[in-house]
Amino acid sequence: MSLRNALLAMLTSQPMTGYDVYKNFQTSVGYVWHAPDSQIYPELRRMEQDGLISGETVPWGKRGTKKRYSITDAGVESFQEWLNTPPEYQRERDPVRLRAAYLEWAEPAASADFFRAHIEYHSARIADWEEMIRTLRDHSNPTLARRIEGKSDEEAERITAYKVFAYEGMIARAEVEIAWAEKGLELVERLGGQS
Amino acid sequence: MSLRNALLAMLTSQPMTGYDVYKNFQTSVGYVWHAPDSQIYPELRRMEQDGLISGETVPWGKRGTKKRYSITDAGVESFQEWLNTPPEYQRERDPVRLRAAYLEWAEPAASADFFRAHIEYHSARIADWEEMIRTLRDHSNPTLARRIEGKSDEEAERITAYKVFAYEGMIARAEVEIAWAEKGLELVERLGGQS
DNA sequence: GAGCTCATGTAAGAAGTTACATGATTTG
DNA sequence: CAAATCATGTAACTTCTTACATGAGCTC
Repeated sequence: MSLRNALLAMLTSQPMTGYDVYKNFQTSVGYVWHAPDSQIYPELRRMEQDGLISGETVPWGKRGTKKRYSITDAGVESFQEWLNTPPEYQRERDPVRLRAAYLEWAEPAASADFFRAHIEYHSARIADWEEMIRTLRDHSNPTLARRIEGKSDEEAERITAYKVFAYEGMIARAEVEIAWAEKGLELVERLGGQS
Repeated sequence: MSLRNALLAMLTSQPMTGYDVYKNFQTSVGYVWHAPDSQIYPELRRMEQDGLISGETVPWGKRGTKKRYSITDAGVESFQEWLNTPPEYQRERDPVRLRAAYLEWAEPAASADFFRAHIEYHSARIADWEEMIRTLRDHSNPTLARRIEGKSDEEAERITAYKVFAYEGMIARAEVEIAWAEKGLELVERLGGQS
């Protein structure tokens, strides 16, 4: 159900078309939740059927049209209900740790590449999230700007702070991944792999 | 494909029945990878068809039988190929961070409960993994004992070290989650939620 | 012999991935 | 006018979850 709530979260800032949502999933919100277009369009239709959002066909260019969805009161209620419900944790499923546990079967060079790739991946994510935090802090983020429009300074600060805090959590975790992978590189150098 | 590789990883230590695998997924290996029995039995059958493992029907009690699977040479090769291949990262999909980013819509009490649940969950996982590391370090872990049987001290140390290292990675990440959630509690206290 | 463990499934459905497909509009 | 962007899908498949189902063996 998180996809549905990610969509509701987005639509609390402003009405959007499926394509707008798709774009957001590739950048901003996509840094915490991603979904492909093949998942987005059908889900939006289902949500409209369930009354959580309402779609309005608006003209686009001369002949084209597009469908813009707005969150309904029932949608806001459903979103808040989700936020107020205790989280459910899924069982662990960590392919990276699974691999690491069996590196005695791997070639040392491949193991080193594996850790280097891990460091690179998480470094790139940190750069994304730091940039995101920057645009949140200086309010140059258009979605945030729309969101805090007409709100008091206190409210604007609160809205911003939670978003920054979420991305800070992502960064902190990625930093631990990098430190772990660096330890992994040392380990591989010291122990090697298959004999 | 990680389920398949988790199964191969397990079977590198010793032949096992589907039920043995299921048990392991509830404890030891289950702390990095989990799968329900409804996924395990069909996957083992598919792996046998693909020649990665071979099943042997052995008697169990007076009339009962069970099927014990052993990894084949092709299975070891496939497992090593996976270990030697660069990792693929899936797009982010983090329900906890998604929620955190929108806590201005939640009730402060529910937000605090959310962070407290997060701390509790990760504290429990740390306890599991620390216990796991203990049984690996003192070689009282039966699966590890089987795995290092007849191996040199150096090899035994290497095998153990990678497993300990993997669990240490899980612990490090969980500790960051706890620290983040503690910051979250402060934030909620300072900022509150919906007005 | 009751209750737990060992053993092995099926079935329905939700969630997510990958590939294929099409057409209008805007921009350089 | 070509290329990029906007717009919206379908189809097949894999993965995972949840629930239902059954029966033998072992232990107290």
